[in-house]
Amino acid sequence: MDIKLKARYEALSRVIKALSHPTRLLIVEELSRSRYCVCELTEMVGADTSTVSKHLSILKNAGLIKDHKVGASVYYELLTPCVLDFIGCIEDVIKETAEKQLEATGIVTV
Amino acid sequence: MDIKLKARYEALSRVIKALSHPTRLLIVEELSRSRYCVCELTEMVGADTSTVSKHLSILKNAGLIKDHKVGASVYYELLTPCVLDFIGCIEDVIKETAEKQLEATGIVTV
DNA sequence: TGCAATGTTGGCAATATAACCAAATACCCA
DNA sequence: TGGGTATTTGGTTATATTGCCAACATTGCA
Repeated sequence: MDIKLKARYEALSRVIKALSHPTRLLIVEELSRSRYCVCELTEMVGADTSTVSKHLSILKNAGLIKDHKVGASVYYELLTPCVLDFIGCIEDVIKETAEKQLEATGIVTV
Repeated sequence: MDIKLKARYEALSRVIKALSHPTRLLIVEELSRSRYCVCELTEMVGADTSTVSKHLSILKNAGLIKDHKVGASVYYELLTPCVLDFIGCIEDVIKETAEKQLEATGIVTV
């Protein structure tokens, strides 16, 4: 395969990989509503602060969010609202899959 | 966190994870243009047939593609064209990130 | 029927992810 | 300045992912 194309797919997959974790999806959706600091997100996620901090750094590294300090706190905000459409698309995929599985059972006809 | 919400994020991340691999992105884009059998995709990808077959089964499992046999061959087709928009969005993210890095060097002003 | 071609599955080794704890850093205020 | 709060980073362990090879299954054809 062409080297340039390969690099493109690798770059794409790096960003998509950043989105492919339940906690990071939650963070992205929350940040689509408002800016939050790490401690607020930690509360929402319900995990160790260090864990949340690492998730945030992965999203930031992927270019999806950015941060700014306010006092001792670090606030994060979403840079790319288009990822929300993406989530909507994936949600449709899941819905269709579920419907097909229901059909397969023969219990209902959609 | 709410159990139902958690399940939703896990379902989303399962599908996104299926997309988060260079080879699988290539396959999705190719399948957006036409149906292909495993041997054709193997050629395009340039990896072992078994490797490609496993990638295809991951995409199929995620509900993104489906297959049908024609003789000894298995053809795959894309079920969800909306993932292409998604790829476009991610491409923008990458572009913006690259521009910012250029700016940071001070070499150019965008 | 026997063989060649097409795919899938199991196994193994290498690598990547993820979560927690502990330690280090940065910042604010008394 | 000293302590407390907020965050990041390093270390460790457990788990998941990936790629190839080998073995097996299916199909078509001579």
